[in-house]
Formats: sequence, structure tokens, C-alpha cells
Amino acid sequence: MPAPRGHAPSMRDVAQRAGVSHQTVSRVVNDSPNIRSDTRERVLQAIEDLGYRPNGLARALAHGRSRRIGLLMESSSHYGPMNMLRGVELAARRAGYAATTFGVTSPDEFDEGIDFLRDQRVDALAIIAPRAQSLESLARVTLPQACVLVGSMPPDADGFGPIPSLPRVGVDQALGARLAVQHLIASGHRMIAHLAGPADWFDAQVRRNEWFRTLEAAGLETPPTVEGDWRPQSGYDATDALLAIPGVTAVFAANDQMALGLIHGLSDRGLAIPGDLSVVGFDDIPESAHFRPPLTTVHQDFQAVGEAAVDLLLQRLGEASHGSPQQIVPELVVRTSTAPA
Amino acid sequence: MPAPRGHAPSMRDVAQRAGVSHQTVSRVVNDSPNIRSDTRERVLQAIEDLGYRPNGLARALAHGRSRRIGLLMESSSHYGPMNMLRGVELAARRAGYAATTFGVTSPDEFDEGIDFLRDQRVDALAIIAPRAQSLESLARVTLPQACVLVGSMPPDADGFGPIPSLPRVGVDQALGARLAVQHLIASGHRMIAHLAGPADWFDAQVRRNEWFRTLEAAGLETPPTVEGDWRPQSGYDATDALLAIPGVTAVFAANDQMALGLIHGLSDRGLAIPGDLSVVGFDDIPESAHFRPPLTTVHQDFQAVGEAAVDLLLQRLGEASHGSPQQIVPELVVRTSTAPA
DNA sequence: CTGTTAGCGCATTCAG
DNA sequence: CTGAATGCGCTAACAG
Repeated sequence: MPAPRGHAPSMRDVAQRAGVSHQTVSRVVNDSPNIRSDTRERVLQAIEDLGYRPNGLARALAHGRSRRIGLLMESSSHYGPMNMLRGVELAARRAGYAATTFGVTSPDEFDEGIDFLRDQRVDALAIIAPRAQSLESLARVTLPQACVLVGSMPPDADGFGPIPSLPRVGVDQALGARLAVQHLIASGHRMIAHLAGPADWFDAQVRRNEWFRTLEAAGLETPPTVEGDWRPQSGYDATDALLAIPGVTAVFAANDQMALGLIHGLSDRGLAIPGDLSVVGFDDIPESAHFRPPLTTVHQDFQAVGEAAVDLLLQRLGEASHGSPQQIVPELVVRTSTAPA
Repeated sequence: MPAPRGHAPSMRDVAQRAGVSHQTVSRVVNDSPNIRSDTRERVLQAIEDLGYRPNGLARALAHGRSRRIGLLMESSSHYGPMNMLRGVELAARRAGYAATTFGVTSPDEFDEGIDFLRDQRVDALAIIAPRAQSLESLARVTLPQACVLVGSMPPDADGFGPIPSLPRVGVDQALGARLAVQHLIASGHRMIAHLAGPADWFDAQVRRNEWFRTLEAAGLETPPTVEGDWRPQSGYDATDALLAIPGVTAVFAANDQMALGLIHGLSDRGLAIPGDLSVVGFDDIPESAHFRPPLTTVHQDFQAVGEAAVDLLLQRLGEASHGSPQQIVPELVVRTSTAPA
């Protein structure tokens, strides 16, 4: 049990009790090699007695590194962002870093967030900015050296977005979309509609573009897309528009939630899935396996993305990295919401 | 545009450029009243020229307050905890505090988390510890003065859990469970089963207990519960056990995900909902409104919980608080997964 | 109204 | 192997 006397003990207190200078205490704490083992023992004992704990702030100020990474994110409650947040936080912690989060609810606040986190002297910055506006806002400020964009690749991934020098990690959205559409094509569908996400979201853009390209490459028609807002209700609301597409036999929904709403809408109209219409989702949220019917979808490992992001940051900081890939590979999960045409 | 010369400018640099002492700069930055306005202008100009930003670390070290709150949480990817995390973070930010998160994956790591965050010198601590083990772990360490338990009330809320002095904020789980069960009773159901959450989770305990008490109070039978793990699959797996209860016409599931799995299981067996069995969930996740059928459930506002937690913390820190209630009131959302017996 | 002098708790030179 | 200076960037007393 520690013995708190009024205030938290400092190095000085420990030094005094051990009969050494505070430098020596510092050396013991940072286990420097040049310490006589009995001195070390004495100091360790004093530390134990006093319940001493080093002050992270002071250490950071002196050492110049805070061992904290900042996490700037557009705080949506969507499945993807939340899980990437979690992935980043866990990975950071494993590397001995704390994660300080700054959630914004509007793209305008990104500037403020950058300033805030920089003032906090975070060593590195992970940014979850899933919409175009967010990135534009970012383009106007000077970013820290160690900085990574998490989970959002602008559609022209090889060309560059508005922030050329910013490295990115994320799931290969184009591949995911291709897997989904090709699965439908392979099942014999020839008129495949797309229930898109909000046009200002990068992931929505990429998924839509790849849906388009894949159909074109297969020589199939590309019907007009219907746009939702990621939420189930918007999928539900899109039902009629989707059904209005002549000859449609399958829909590629940009996420599972909208797919759910769509399935709901279809069944309300007495249509069977996949009998009358095949539906594919994207994300593989925990619920998808138990939709009625269980949803065929594209699985993406958000936590792995978070880890990869931290890994890249550590590398930038000169620490050992695990060499995670920057592109996480998504996987098609075939369940029963899709069937041959 | 700032003019970064090698390193980030300090107060001294600003002072020098403005021809004043760094103290004066400090006064301007913290807008102290006693400053001649032309001096202030000069300093402000220098700050602008240099792109100066105060160093949060140094400020915290000197001032004794870091303006950061620590968030210690059992990092599950469950809907509730994640959204409370978000609520806490947003509310903290609105109050000018940064939130530093420490996520643990096992209750054993709570001690470590406390130490970590305390070393980081957070001003206050919010703890999301939804399981019994977590709290036990917490009982062994000395907690900071400003500390709050978020979203998890031990079942004996009036009596006290293992940590007497720890204030708590959260949704009134007992009320939520009561609303759910009473709705079923009012619909004429007389044999109401419970698909419980993991027994070591507080919320699961409270919901189960209240289900039990409500049935007893109504003079109804209390069949054995079936325990799941919150996930949809466990609801699916519980189907047969639930159906084995003689005369069962309704099930109160401890969360929406398990309710979803159960609905899936029931429909696989050719049973109709609510025709053959009524199902009520808990949480009101975004998907629930579009389940087949749309799920009757208990809505709880996790974000409000986060806000209330921060509010209480601010109060403890001597800052103005909004006077949020400590108990958030849940609401029954009646949809179509329930019907008269 | 402003400058001077001290720290906050630690790390990083240097001596010895 | 250890201790004495010096500084990280800022705030908090006091002076004047």
C-alpha cells in the first residue's frame, strides 16, 4: 500500500528517502545500465515505500515526447469509424502510447482539432476523415510530421488526393466492391443495381465507382444508382426506386445497414430474398449473419486497419514496427441473401 | 501562414519579438485583465507572426491541471460501451477537456490502466466497467478524487457495490426491464421467458432480476432463464431451450442482438413473430427498427450517459455543471415483434 | 500595468 | 558509478 502524504511524491522525495540525488532516481526509473545494484535496490525500496509514480507530463516536457498519439476523427456512430477508433486505441496502447481522441461533428472543426491536439503535444496523429469535406479542411493546415489517414482512401488512390504527402492505411474498398459485384455476376445476374452511400464519403465513392467499372468490364448495363445515407431507413426508403429499374435481379448495397432496410422494404412488398432479388451488403457487421435471410456481404477488419495505422506511425517515430500492410484485404462472405438469377 | 523556424516557437520567442517579458505574453494568452491594450496588440501580433501556440504540457505541469480526463474502459465492441465512450469524449471536448482513452481487454488490466492514466496526470477519470470482475479489480487501488463509474450500476444500486465512494451515472436498467416485461404482461402474456446476458455483466444481472421481480409481482410463473453472450449467435443458439419452456408465448431478450438471433432461430423453425412468439429486445440499436419484424425494444440514450458522466466530473473539479441527472430514463419503443397473446 | 524571481518534475549534459 | 548544474515552457507569486 502506498503512503500518500498530502501530495503525490516526486523524484526528490524518493531521492531524499534513499539518500541519493534525484538523478540517480531518474536513472533507476529509466533503468540506465550504470547503477550499482545496491543503490538501485535502495532507490527501488524508497519508490515502493512512497508509492512513487513518475509524472508523465514532466517527463514529456523534458524529454520532448509525450508518448501519446492524437486521434482526430469525424465522430460518427457508424460501425466502421468506431471500430477503427478502437483498433487505433488498442494498438497504440500495446505500443505503450496513450491515445487522445478529439471527435468532431462537423468538417469545419477539423482545424480546431488539429490545433488542439498539437497543443497537447501528441507525438503523432491519426486521422479518421471519411468525407471529402474533412480532407479539404485538412489541406489548409500544416500537419505534424508523423501523421496518417486512417481508413479512407480517396477514389483516385494512385493519383493523389488534396494532401499529397499524407500516408494512408485502410481496407481495399475497390477490391471489396469488385468481389461483391463479381459474385453477383458469377451467379448469373445481368441487371445489378447499386444502393450507394452518401456521395461525399470516400468509401461510398470508391464502392460506387468500382461497381460501375466491374459491370462495364463485364459488358453489363449500369443502371442509375440510388443514394442512401448509410442508415437502415434510407435503404428502406430506396426500395421502390430500386424496384423501378427494369429487369433488376440483384442489388449491391454500399453497407449492411442499408441492405437491411432494403430487405425490410422488399419483404413489406411481398418479395422474397433471394428468390425475387439478391442482395449483397458491405461491412459484415455482427448482425449480418442473422438477418433474414443471412446477408452475403464483404467483411472488412477495421481493427486491423487501426493496428496498421499505429504501426505506420511508430515507424515514422523511429520505433520498431511490425511491418503491417497498408492495404487490408477484404473478404467476401457468402450467405443466403444471394442466389443464382 | 505561420513561419516555423526550425522548432515550435515558445513564449520567449514571442516575448522577444514583442519586446516584452514572457510573463506579459502569458497574461495575454490567458487574457488577464491588467494589460494595456496596445501592449496586448503588440503581443497578439507577435503571436500571429510566429504562429505561436501555447504548449499544453508545460502549461499543465505548471498549472497543476492537465485539462484532460481519462477514460478507462473495458474495450468491448458492444454497442453500449462504444457509444458511451463517444458520449464522454464529445461532452469532455465541449467542456474544453481532452479525453485520453485506455482500453483494456481483460479485467486484470484495470489496475494497469489506472496507473497509466494517473501517470498521465489526467484531472478526472471516467470508468466504463460493465462486468463484476472489473469492479473488483478497481476495489484494490486508490482512485483519483474526481472519478465516476459510467453506465454500470451494480444490481444493488441502493445498497453499495464494492466501491462505496464511487459515484455512478447510467441508464435506469431496472426501469427499462420493467417497461419491457410489463408491456408483455399488458399484452396478455402469461409465460414470459428471459434470454439473459452474461451473468457477470451488471446490466445483465439487473435486467434479469427485474424481469424476475416483475413477473413475481404480477403473480406469474418465472421460468428458468437461458443465458447468452450478447451476440446474435447466442440468441440463435438459445432458440430450442426457449421453445422448450411449456406454454411460452413471449421472450424478453436482454439485448437487441440476441433478440435478432432468436428471431432468426424461430423463423428457421417455421415459427411466426409475433404470431407464435412475441419478442422484446433492449438497447434499440439502429438496426432494430428494420428487423423482420421491427423489434419492440427499450431505448437507452448512451450519449446522454456520457454527457452526464462528464457533467458530474466537472462538478467534482469545481467547474460549472449543467446539472445532468445521474439516472437516464429509458423508453419503451413498441414495434411489431410483440402482439397480444 | 509590467518585469523579476521561483518553481512544476523530470532528463540531459557535464564533472568528478 | 554518481552528483551538480541547466533547461523543457509555462504559471505563480512578488516586486516595482
